[in-house]
Amino acid sequence: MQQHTETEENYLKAIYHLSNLSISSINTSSIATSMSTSSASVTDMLKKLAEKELINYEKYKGVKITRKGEKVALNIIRKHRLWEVFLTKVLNFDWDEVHMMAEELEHVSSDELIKRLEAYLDFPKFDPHGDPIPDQTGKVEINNQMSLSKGDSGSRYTITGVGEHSSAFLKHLAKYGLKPGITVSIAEIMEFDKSMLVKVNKDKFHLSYDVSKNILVKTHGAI
Amino acid sequence: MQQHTETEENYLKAIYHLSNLSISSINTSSIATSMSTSSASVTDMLKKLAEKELINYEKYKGVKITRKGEKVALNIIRKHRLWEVFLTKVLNFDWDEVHMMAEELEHVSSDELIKRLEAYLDFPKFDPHGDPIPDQTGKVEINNQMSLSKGDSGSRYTITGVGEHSSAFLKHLAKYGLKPGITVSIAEIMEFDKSMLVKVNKDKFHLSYDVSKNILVKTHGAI
DNA sequence: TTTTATTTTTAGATTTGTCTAAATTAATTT
DNA sequence: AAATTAATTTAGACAAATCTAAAAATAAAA
Repeated sequence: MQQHTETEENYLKAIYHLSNLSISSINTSSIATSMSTSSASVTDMLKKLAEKELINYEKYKGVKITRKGEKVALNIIRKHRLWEVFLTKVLNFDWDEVHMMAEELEHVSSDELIKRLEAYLDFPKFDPHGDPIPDQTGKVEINNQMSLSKGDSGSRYTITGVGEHSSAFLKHLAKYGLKPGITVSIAEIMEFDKSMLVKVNKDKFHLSYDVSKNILVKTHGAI
Repeated sequence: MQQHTETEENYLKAIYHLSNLSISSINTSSIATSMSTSSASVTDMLKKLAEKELINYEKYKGVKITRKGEKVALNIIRKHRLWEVFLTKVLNFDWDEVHMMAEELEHVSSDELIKRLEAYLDFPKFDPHGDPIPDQTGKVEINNQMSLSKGDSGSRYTITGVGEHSSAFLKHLAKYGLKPGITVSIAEIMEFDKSMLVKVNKDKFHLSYDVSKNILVKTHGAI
């Protein structure tokens, strides 16, 4: 079952995540950007992944992940998110410190180890960033989340997750007390730069478009 | 600090362990054997490790680990043993299942992660096989253990560890109920094949030389 | 002390994942 | 529809860790 290299796994994960952002097939350069590598390297890897039937790939036509590839990706994501829960809940790391560590741990842990870790953590459904944890068979709860940047002035939203997991971004959010579970209402949206004025409890502050874009929410009360 | 490749770390670990078995310097072929690789590969790696001042190496003259190399090796051993404690004590794996998993985890865990894991485990002093866990600075308790195969007929010994960590060997010991802490007395030693008849509680059984050689003990009651 | 055997090192090839630069294909613009 | 621009793929090279086979050095035996 552990038949793929760490690099192959990382490419699959990136392709899976990109697939969830757009309906169409994924192009070479978007993968290159998200992996911080060259398009030439991506092309090489795409051939290898296609050979293993983890993706459907036609030259110049882009990439679609197969069901088989998706299962591999979801298994890695499952490991990543369970380790994040372990690091925050058991070892008391902050939620902005755990991403890179989980990035390494996800590749070295066997399915059996993860099964036991999951039981030990009492079957958590979400990681510290609000992302759902796939089960053993690759089932994920699809949480109907949207970007806060697409919200309306005057409406209230509950944060369910983030679209960016870097420590820098999360530390920034932490400064405002923003994290999954928190309720935010949009007081005003600025036309010229898409920035917004938001209210959290009694506090009011300004969020740039780059920030609000990466805050994921559900409409307050609904679904 | 995490400046060495996984392979370099594994070589260092092997060299460190071999150094503890003999007083003289280590030769190329013993490293090759313990790493299951060719002498040619070992030579290549020795040059690289010498370049980094982790070992002293002179062509055809063998290898001695430096203080710097020893510190790196001890840090990896520390991680390995703490993960073994985690896997057995927290995730309830058997002591014969954890070696390979720890072999992977030892390379991906940062010093900070290990520090927290150690605290969470309440600062254990020994791993499930009876091996001492080095502290952050690389200090290890030297337990004056000897091989059971060097024991005398009629004497009693307490098992403190094993000289071989393969699942096959440990499962074999488990069949007889042999593990660290157990007291064994030697009833008889056979001249022709160095095998021995031992007594544990009321049970009496036969151990081949290959087995007794890899059981580490201290003389009962003493030290 | 030669000769023989063993150990160690070098030389050259292979695999994985990467790169840059050049060539090819697709998309846009005029 | 032709020309230009952008995206993608190929070609060739490189670094890490490995291999086999041959050469060199050391150790053992005659």
